[in-house]
Amino acid sequence: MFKLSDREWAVLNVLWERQGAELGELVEALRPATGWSRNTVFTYLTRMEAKGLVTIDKSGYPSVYRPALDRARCQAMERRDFLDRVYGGAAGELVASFLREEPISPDEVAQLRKLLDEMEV
Amino acid sequence: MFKLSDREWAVLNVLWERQGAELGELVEALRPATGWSRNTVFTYLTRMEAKGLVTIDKSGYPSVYRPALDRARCQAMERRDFLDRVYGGAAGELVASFLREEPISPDEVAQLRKLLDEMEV
DNA sequence: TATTAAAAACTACACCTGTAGGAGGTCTTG
DNA sequence: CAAGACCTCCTACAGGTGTAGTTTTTAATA
Repeated sequence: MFKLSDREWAVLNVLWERQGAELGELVEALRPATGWSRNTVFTYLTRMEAKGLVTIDKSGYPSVYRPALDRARCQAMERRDFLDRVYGGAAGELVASFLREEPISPDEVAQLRKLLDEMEV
Repeated sequence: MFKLSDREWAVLNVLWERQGAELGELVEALRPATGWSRNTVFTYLTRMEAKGLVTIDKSGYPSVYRPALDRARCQAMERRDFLDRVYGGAAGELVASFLREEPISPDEVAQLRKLLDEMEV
């Protein structure tokens, strides 16, 4: 349907984290990772509203910006896209390469094992 | 460094699969999934050459188009990007959601279990 | 050798995206 | 109420991307 750019993900990640925010807050939260100017952030927000990615509540001052989409649903879309595009749909291979190449704590390993146990049934 | 677009992935996937191809072959391979015109594919190829994503061997006729990058390396970059962008770097969570939501065969589950066993040591 | 089919090269163009600058409104506080 | 600090809106612009049409070669074949 729609594909989020990485900038859009960055904005949405902050909004999801705190269930909406005012502009200044958002700019501060994004500054360390991005260094974007206030205007840049604002432009993203208005463009994202036009696309239905965020809602802008103008009833107060300043306005409050909120994510318009469910995080889990966006992750699911991106997951599918990534799986097909990069691994040709081979989920097993994909998971294996994350396990091998990306850092996962022993706790998490244990949890994943449990997950696998449940799946086997 | 450079980010591949999904069209570029599509082209490269075919090239990796068959270690290089001629234009017609490539167009045929891409047609079912994309419906791109021959010219579109050709434009992608030349642009991708300019970016160092494919090599064009013009010594014969027709030319042979080959991937200029290692598939595993591209996957690794994309993996990192995806992990950070969509899961904020939480690899355990990411793997869990693939296990839960994407289809994985029992064989693969068994293999993944073995992988986890090895990691635990 | 004239024809034709495929390939290569060149050109085009609109839309999206990243990235702001500037002008004008609003709220707070001395 | 005047000043300063934000906030909102409008505008801009370059570069990238999707998508191909047109023209020119090249090779194969009748």
